[in-house]
Amino acid sequence: MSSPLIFHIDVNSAYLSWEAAYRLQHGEEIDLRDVPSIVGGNREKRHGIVLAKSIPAKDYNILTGETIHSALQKCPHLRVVPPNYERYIDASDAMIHILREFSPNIQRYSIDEAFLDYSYGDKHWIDISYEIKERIKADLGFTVNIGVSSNKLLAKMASDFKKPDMVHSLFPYELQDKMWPLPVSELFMVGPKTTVKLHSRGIFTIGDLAALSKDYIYSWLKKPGLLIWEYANGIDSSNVRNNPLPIKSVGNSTTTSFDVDNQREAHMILLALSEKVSMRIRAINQCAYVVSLNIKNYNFFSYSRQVKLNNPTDSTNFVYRTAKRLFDEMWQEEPLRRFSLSLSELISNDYYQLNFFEEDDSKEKLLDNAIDNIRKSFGHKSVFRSCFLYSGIDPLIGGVIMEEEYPMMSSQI
DNA sequence: TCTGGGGTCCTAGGACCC
DNA sequence: TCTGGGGTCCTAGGACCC
Repeated sequence: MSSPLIFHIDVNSAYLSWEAAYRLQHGEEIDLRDVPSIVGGNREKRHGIVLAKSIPAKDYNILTGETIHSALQKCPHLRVVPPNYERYIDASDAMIHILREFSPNIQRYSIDEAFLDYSYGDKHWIDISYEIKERIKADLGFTVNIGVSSNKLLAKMASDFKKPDMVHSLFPYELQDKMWPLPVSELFMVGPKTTVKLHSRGIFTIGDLAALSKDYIYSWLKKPGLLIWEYANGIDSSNVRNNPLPIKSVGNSTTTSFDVDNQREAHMILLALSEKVSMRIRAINQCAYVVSLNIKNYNFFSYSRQVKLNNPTDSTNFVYRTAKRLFDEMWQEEPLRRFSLSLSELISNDYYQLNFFEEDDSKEKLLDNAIDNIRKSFGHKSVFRSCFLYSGIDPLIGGVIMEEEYPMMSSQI
């Protein structure tokens, strides 16, 4: 019985690296990674934030998530390129394919991160991690950081050390030297709010947090406090899970290119979101008990309403009617910039259909299924409701292509 | 033309029941 | 006249991650 050996593979500046690699392979002269550059959203659509930055851009203090406007003020000659998600999914898939050659036990954690369990491997971790890193670089044209440890949390922390194109270990005996001196904000699951709280009580490094008593942190910050205290002490017993956890919710949202101030347009956006979110839930053979709507106004203030249904649904029309009802109940009539519709408390569609097959919505099921099939064969825009014609509003809103692959993480990694 | 979109988990308070 | 306590369900909001 060997002790666990976990790798965390993290693509360096993922979207930007993938964009750079793709462009080089297609004849572009300059490498985006060598100049101040970012992948950023469309400013005219009010999606203008930094999604990924090159290392030269980082030297201008440009931050992921800040507005492109602000990034350009920091660096006027910044190169800004739009995202191409399909390419990134391809690059991510290709990387996972390579990783599978090294271990059967891979956990895809996000589009650009994966855990690999090498506990049963026969080579030394140094050799194998460099082999993986070089293989990805040679075959796919982008670099990764690899963190190595005896659990996932420490492997993930290690991959975040110096970048790019590096391998780092962080075994338990190295905690004191390599992790405890770091600012507490760098610990996984310690975000801006918690950082301020910790600072207010004199906790500035991960080591400071690790040294607190378990009772003290629990009585102060409850479960999340206990979790970060364990992480600060290098404690994490989660497994590298080869199979994704069941999906718990499916949602789509959109920031509109202009503020929406009338009910008619708001309803159309809700319909477009209902189409997408219901289609997705049908694609994974689930029905939902809960429909939630969240709206954000011109002032960036957001609020939400949800309702638990008596019978779970996967019907576009039913989801739409419910969303409309929630909207009409909550909207304060102020201009809105974002709409977010989500379905949760999911249950298997088969089970539901077997047990509750009902006359009144069976026609809608048939219609939904027919439309799903047409869209599958002829494209998402092949059928849409006539109210969207000439409306300037897309008949389907929202993304997410790969349903099964990597449901998001949680506090559990 | 300044601030995206997709998730998971936790907590607090009120309703309701025994 | 005064005012239990435990449990569950539901909703709204917030924190975090990539």
